[in-house]
Amino acid sequence: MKSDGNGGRSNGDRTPCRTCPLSATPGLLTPDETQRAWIEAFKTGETSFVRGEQILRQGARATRLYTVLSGVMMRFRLLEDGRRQIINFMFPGDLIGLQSAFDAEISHSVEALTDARVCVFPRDRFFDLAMSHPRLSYDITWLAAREEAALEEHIVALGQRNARERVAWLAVFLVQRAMDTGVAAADGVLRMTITQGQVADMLGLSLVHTNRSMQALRRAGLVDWTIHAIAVPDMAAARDFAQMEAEAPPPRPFI
Amino acid sequence: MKSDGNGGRSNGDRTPCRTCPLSATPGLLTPDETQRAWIEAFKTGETSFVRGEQILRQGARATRLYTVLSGVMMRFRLLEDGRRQIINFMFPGDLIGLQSAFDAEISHSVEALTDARVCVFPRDRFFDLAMSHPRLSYDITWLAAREEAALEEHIVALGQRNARERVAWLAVFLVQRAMDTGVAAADGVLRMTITQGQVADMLGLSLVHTNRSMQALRRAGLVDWTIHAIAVPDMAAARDFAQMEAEAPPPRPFI
DNA sequence: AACGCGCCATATCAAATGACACATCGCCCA
DNA sequence: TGGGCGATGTGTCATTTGATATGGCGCGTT
Repeated sequence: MKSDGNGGRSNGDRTPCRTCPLSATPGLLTPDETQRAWIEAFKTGETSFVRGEQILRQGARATRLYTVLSGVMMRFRLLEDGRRQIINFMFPGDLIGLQSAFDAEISHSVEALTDARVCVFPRDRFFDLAMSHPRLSYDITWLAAREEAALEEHIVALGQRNARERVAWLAVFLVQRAMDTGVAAADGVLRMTITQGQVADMLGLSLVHTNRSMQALRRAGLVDWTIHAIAVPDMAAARDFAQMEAEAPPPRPFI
Repeated sequence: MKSDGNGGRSNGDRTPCRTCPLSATPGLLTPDETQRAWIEAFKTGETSFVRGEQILRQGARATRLYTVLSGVMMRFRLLEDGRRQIINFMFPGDLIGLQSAFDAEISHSVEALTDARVCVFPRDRFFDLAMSHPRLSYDITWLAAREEAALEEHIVALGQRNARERVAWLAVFLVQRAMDTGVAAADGVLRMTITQGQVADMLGLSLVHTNRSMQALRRAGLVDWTIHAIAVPDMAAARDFAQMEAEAPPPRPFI
């Protein structure tokens, strides 16, 4: 075990891409063998993070890209006066730091919400990879477009929904995402430690009002959200309450 | 002139990419000659739209990609009960409809805010283009990452800023973007017709409160926003008020 | 000139949300 | 086992934001 300066611990274990554990996830589209060989060659190692550790720090110059192998992370922006906005949550298969492949400084931090493990790729070889392996490049563009769609949803939630709708929206979003990526069973319950303060910072609400909204949803039987788990007993009802379109997301590729 | 079913009018004029008018824009990074030849081959034509016409309609299956050649557009999402959230504004060089290259249905509509002209590309050849021309694919990924960063800014604005900060943020964002893309002169004034209702739907505020906030900013001398023009006499002061980081965006590539 | 229409401006009141204070609960740990 | 600590729950009040109504203004059309 050794620390690598960015936080997290690299260790000798390295999963071969050929036996990538993400392949078992129905919601993910596993690259074919040829592509996995390329990915294997691109990959420099793996790193583990414990809950609360930061993978990327806002304003830093990143030298790596990451793919979430297990666990959940969040990316967020801090304003000068201490306000924090959580931008999105990242689940297994998600690419972290694509922005840093193009920009000098990154505009957000990324922190582990649960203990997590990531694959590490060198940023300075990204351009060469894209030139020599267009199929992988295409999949990365796919991921970027999908991430853009997720942020679009977030903008709609913040701009048009009231507090209770936002909380219900986030609950459905997280549970669905977790089920798709194998983080939660298909029973509408996601066991994960999220504080009300984190929910508040994702939804642009005060902590107190977040608390009240959660309780209203609990009384209404729509969402039962504790610090340890999110339970959405009736996804359709919750979706309807939050004015979400029912969607069956197509399996997403990953690198 | 003939209509093409998606709204807008194609006409016989077609600018050769070799003499693309966007090349003259300092904020844009013109592809080299070889790439422009590829783009030329990919391009199927051009279409003009008048203010208010729709380029893409939410829920439809798009068959084309577009690049804004001149004018400004907005993309927005409609909820079932009529609420509208404007996601972003698109300036010359911006790619429209990348999402539709991957998804069956598009989640937003796109409408011309001013009279506008776009280059048209066939969606069904996008995959082949990406496979055979990795350099163009790389630039498209670059654009997607940049768009993602813009949506991130929007999320921060909606989640953490109050009404007046949001209006100031949007004014600075639009004026800066317009100056970078040659839509406005470098004098901090953007002459463009935007209604207060559109601003309200971008910022997640009511129309009345948007009006109040604009007037407060006008009285404070920070932003003078009329239906015909946005004037930001002191960009640094406005940025500071809205808690924005001063940024010099790198020139962006375009297709 | 008169009218209609879309948009801006303003007043008033209501509702949603935030701020602050404090009690409680669960959990870790000395 | 008791104390500290982080997190949730709740009461009260302040502030921000929304809803509704109304008037005015510019502009195009008849």
